[in-house]
Amino acid sequence: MEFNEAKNKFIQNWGILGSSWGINRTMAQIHALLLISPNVLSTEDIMDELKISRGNANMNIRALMDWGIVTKEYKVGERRDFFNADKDIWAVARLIIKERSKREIEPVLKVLSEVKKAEGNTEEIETFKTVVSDLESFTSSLNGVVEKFVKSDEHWFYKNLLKMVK
Amino acid sequence: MEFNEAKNKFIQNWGILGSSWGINRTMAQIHALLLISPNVLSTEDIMDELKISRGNANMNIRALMDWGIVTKEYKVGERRDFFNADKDIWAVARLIIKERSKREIEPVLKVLSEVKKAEGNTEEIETFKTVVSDLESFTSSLNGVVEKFVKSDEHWFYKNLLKMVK
DNA sequence: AAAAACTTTCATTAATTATTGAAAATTCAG
DNA sequence: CTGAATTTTCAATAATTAATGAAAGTTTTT
Repeated sequence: MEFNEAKNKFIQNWGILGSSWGINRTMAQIHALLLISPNVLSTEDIMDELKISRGNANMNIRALMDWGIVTKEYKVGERRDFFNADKDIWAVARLIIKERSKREIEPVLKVLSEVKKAEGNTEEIETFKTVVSDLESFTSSLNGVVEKFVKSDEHWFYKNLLKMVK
Repeated sequence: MEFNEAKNKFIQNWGILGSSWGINRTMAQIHALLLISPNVLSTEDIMDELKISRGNANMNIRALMDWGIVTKEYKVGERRDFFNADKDIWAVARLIIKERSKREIEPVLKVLSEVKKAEGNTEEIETFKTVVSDLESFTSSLNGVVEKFVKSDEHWFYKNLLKMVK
């Protein structure tokens, strides 16, 4: 396969994956582009490569920086900003999981702990409470694994993977 | 908290969570409603409770059945279909993970194995190949855990959780 | 076989989310 | 301070995705 074909295919598919994960397509594509670039890129470079507007580029680069997976770099004698993506896949995975957990798991736990205070003891209410409490215990377990993962390194993960599989 | 308030809050929030996971809001809400219903519900019941149209209800119920987390039930002497959601949270989690893995992890692995055949050995191409190969190994590890989880039971999960945390 | 009860489809419409691009703001060199 | 380079904002527009509801399709009953 010719390199440019491979590159485009990779960027496109990273975009598709992003959208099915609630991350917008352009944001995922910029990330993909930066991931495979040996050198840092300016906003213009990104606009040209992905054929997107300045505003779109700017907003999504910022979102990536908020997530902590892209950093701003300075070049001496250059006024423009350049951007770089962390190429350590484990570090990226940790940051993404951390961010999603903060946005998704934590609010769910909050809602579950609120709604489980529902008053009454009809069958309907009992069923409700059981489901909510099961969800709560599942979600906290998940949260436990996630927190552990976020603080871990690649080695920790593989060691545990091995334990799990055998 | 009054039961109806808790119930609505739960359904609404399940919907929000769904949308940030690429699952449409109504589908997640129908699932939430069925989860907390001690008895099976008809399409009309669902339409009334969630104030949605027949078409919308029908399409999303079908999607839930495709995912395997909702089943059709028959009542003697009743012509209408009734629906029920599996209340075992672990079973639900397994089905959801299985479905998402099929839709997301597998296609990614396919694309990665295709694009890693990129030809050439410039710095750009070398960087590309390294990133792709790192992603591939990460993704297969993930896939390994997921497959294990999908075949597992609650007990297996907790046992391993314990191993990981200590 | 016709009517009634119910389910499914799908073109239209609505709602949501993403993108553009020009204008405003900021930064920096001289 | 002034002006050029660059970044950021945001109202307008476009693209995408979801929801409606009436019509078509099924299945069951009489």
